[in-house]
Amino acid sequence: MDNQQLFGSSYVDTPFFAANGTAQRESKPKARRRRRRAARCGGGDGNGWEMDGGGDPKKRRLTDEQAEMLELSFREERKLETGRKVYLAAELGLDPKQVAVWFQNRRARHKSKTLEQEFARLKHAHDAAILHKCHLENEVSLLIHTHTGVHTNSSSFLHKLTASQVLRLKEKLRATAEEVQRLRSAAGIHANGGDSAGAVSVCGGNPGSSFSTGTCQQHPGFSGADVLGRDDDLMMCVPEWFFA
DNA sequence: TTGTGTTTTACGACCTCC
DNA sequence: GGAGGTCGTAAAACACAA
Repeated sequence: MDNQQLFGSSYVDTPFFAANGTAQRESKPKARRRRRRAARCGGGDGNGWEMDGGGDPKKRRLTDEQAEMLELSFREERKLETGRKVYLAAELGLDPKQVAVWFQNRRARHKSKTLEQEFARLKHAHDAAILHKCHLENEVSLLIHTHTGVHTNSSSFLHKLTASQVLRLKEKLRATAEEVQRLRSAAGIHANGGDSAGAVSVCGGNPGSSFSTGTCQQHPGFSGADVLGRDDDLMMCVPEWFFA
């Protein structure tokens, strides 16, 4: 079995937080640490144990070979049944208890790393949701202004709404605009590009869509398709209260 | 050289499963 | 009840900056 197979990229723990100091330190210093240990390992006992001066091993660090073999075994199966524990201990010249402890600690490390990744994932999703909400609020604000002439201030009330409330409000506005359009048509008033009904037609889109109701030509930043993709556009329409 | 922060090894307490 | 699990923590080993 070659090392490429043993330590494939699918397993090797990759530092999730690029800015994390601990993670950043992992690759090079770890290699350095291993080199230093390897340099010292010649002075150990028959098992390769590192002795601390007097020859009484206190907290004995595993050799690279031992650690690698345990790592391989852990990759195959994270739980350690008795047979495997005894076998590994015999193979590595360790006490079965040490093997058990190593697996316990390895599981703990794996868990904390997994939690770290899960946290980052949830945080990213949360940030995206916040951003999405901001877009919806801005869109509602724009629609209110277009249809009523009232200039709403996001900081006054919009940011207090939930995303679903914003969506409902948006649907109501759309229905109102359609009603206005219908009444105007019935009264023989033809909408031009400057009135509210005209604005709705420009923003067009799919009325059934809760978010991507069409790219508003006057406000391209409000396009739903842009929401999670283009940061520059996003920043253009995030209200100032968002940063407060 | 030393102080400090991180990683690794080890243990005890407690829990679950067979 | 025993074996093996998690969780929290202590302490040794280690890297590195000052």
